[in-house]
Amino acid sequence: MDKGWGLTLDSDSLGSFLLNKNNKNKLSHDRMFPGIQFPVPLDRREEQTTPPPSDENRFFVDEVDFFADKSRSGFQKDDVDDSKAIVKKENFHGEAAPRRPDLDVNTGLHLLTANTGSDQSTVDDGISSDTEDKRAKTELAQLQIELQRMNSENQRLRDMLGQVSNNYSTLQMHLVAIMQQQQKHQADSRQGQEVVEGKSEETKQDVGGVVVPRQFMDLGPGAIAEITEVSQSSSEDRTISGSPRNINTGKSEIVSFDKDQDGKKVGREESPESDTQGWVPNKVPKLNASKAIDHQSTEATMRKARVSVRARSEAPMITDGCQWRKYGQKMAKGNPCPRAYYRCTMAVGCPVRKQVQRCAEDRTILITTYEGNHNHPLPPAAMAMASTTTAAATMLLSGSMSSADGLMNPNLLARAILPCSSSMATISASAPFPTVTLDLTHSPNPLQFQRSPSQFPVHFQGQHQTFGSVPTPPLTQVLGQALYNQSKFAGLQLSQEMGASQLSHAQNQAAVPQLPTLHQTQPPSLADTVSAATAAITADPNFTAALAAAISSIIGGAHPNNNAATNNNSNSANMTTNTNSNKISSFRGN
DNA sequence: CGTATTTGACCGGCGC
DNA sequence: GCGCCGGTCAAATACG
Repeated sequence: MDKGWGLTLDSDSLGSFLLNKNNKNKLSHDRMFPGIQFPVPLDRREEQTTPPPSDENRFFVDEVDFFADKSRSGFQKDDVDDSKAIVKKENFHGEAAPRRPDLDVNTGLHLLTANTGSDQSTVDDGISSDTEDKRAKTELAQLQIELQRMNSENQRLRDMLGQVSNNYSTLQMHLVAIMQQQQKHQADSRQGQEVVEGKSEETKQDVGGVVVPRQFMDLGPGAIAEITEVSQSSSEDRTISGSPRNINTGKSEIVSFDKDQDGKKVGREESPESDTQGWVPNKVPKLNASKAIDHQSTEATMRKARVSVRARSEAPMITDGCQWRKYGQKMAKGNPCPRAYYRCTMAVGCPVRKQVQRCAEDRTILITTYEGNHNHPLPPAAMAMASTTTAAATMLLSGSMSSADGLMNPNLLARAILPCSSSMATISASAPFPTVTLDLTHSPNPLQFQRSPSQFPVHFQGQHQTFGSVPTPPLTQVLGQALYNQSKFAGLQLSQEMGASQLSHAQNQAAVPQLPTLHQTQPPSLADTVSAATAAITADPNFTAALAAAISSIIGGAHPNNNAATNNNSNSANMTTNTNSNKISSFRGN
């Protein structure tokens, strides 16, 4: 619930509903979508077959039950107790229309009985009269009519959501344009900050009771092109190894989270226990586009994907909600500080490991690198980390799964993430360890940082300034989600650097459609349902494929394995795809 | 005494 | 093939 749930439907009502963490499921749902059901995508239904506890939410079953257990039914809920809903699949007669499981009661007469609240039909004494039979048929017919009506409403709602989403995108573009104009006239840092916040005011969301500005991440093909051009002369381009040079030569460069590795590839093979049964890989198939992805490749990529966070911390190790056991320590070449190796001990056999090392140049900077996928549910405090890794791994996965055009600059992601002049992110496309690194040790925008030193250093204002000319909502939202998760994670750890408002700010960054791969370990919630609705709305294969393709294009277009011949633009945004394993790394001053 | 940490040995990949 | 290096193992040690 505190993750980046929500649609980017920024109308005052709908957007607030979707983004407001304080909304109660039942109330919000009923207020916004009275009598309306959201279709739940197939890939989400698989894990939602377990009925919710029947001893709670009794008065909220229309929310919980519907989107959880009864998601397959397609009915608006007015369910009876699950314990009394006797489901008999043999009573399904093959109708295309969805059916309430608890309506399919085995009465012994091979009839489809209706149950609209009374459980009497579930108690079959074998002596049902014709009257009861007729009544049941009548109720069934009524329910079918109701079902049709609901489906019709459902479709209208989806259309409405799509329209609102489009409107939101338009507004976002407009906002970006305005901000770009104003940024040009804001040399003063204080003024610049005020401008940003002021312009975001109209989209402020009350998250967790803290009203924070909502900002956007605008990316798109046009923006990407612009990024590429603008970034050519910046100092960190040399750091971002995915430079045109690499593209031209087809040679990739590894940039680890820690430069002491000297770009040498790490040849470690993951242990067999690292099989991706955890939260990351299991989430991947939830993305429609990912369904077409080879699972072996997926797992291999996920296993290698890393998420690294650079942050200032005096503590020897940041607390991320998980339990870790130190299993080794080594002196890494080029760094006088030892590197500590930890493994997750929250579950037996959890393959997740992390490395902790201080930066050689600035020992106040703690570099934490996560690798692997948890094979167990995570506590709320660890969800942020999990989301971070998931999002990053998802991005990397997307980059490795799709075909490449080989023309995209891999540093685009870094530009997208941290488009400001300071080198918050660098990208290198290389196997075997795709890595997404977030540098939280400084502000990407010195002006903003002067304005508000406590402000969370990862901002997206830069996108508005530079890259917002042609936003592409799907790509924007996906990346925003991933970045939000990263930001949030870091924010949780660095409370001394980032206040609650900043965290909320970071959360707002995720006011975008949730990456489907982020749901795996989450219990059903309003956020799930909203996300499910989003997924349903965007169930168009072209749409989801476009998301993955867009990420792929940004992440690793320069990888030597890119195959230009397999370029597969699949959406109106002309997003491209690629096949490669990428390494995205960010650090400053290396 | 159980658990966590330390630390040297070991392994495998990679470059020369 | 050898050495370097990152990463892991596991016995020894420390700690509560």
